[in-house]
Amino acid sequence: MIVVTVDFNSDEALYMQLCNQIILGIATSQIQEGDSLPSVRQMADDVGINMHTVNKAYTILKQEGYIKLDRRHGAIIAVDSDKLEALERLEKQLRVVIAQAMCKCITKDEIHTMVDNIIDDYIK
Amino acid sequence: MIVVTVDFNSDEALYMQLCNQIILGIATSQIQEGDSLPSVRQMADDVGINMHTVNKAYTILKQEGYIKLDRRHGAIIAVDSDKLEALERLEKQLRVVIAQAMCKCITKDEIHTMVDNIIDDYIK
DNA sequence: CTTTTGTTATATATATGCTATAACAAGAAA
DNA sequence: TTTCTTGTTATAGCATATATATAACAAAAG
Repeated sequence: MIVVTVDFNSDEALYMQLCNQIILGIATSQIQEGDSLPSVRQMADDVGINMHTVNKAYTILKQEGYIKLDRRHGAIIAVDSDKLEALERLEKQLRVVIAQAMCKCITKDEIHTMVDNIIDDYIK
Repeated sequence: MIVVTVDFNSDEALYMQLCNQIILGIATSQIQEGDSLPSVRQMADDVGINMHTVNKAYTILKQEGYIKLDRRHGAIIAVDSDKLEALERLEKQLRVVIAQAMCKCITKDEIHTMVDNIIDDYIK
């Protein structure tokens, strides 16, 4: 069972925090293909936020291909690997991040090392 | 002279588009240390947006250590390489991006290759 | 039949983004 | 000195985004 917590003082929107934590949960295998997430009402109750905020997060996760929503089985992890779209989104985000890094004199090697460390951390 | 354009239909805030494009300009050496940016009023006029939106972008760039604002010389590119803070910010952003990539079955090698291609593109 | 599910519809309050107009002190240029 | 431009601050208005509250619906499960 995945544990989701939110930071009400963060500048990041609550529904975005939910999305990112669930995606992180999938990447780290805390939750796997076929597992089901708590219902929108249950998750809202657990986290201490409104049902609609959870529903917004689930709807986005569905649109971006991380879960499937089914009236019978609730929200189920189902990652459709639309790799082309995922690669495009990845490049767009990396371009911003890498530009910032280069301005701050962070080297190519340092970036590669950080990528490796994060992946190892997730896989472990 | 750097040319900045904004997409009014983008879901990204105008001041964020400004920030990112200027950071991109620094990373690609379109503008260099010591160069000056157009005044907030001039930039606003060039791009076709309000002065305060530009001012917000400049203020953020100043806070994050990309430019210095001086009443005498306007906005001047001056990257203070607070590498520790930059590395922390980089890791935070990479963690989100890499989690998404791993969910979509994008491999470590694919990420490394993409990083290299982007850096080569910026340096060239 | 009752409960739970996702889903949709309103309504409200607050925050954010963007614009408009105005004013100020400090420095540059005449 | 006078004029102009600079960054900066203040205020106001408008649109959108975020989050909440309450309510209702059909579909499926118990």
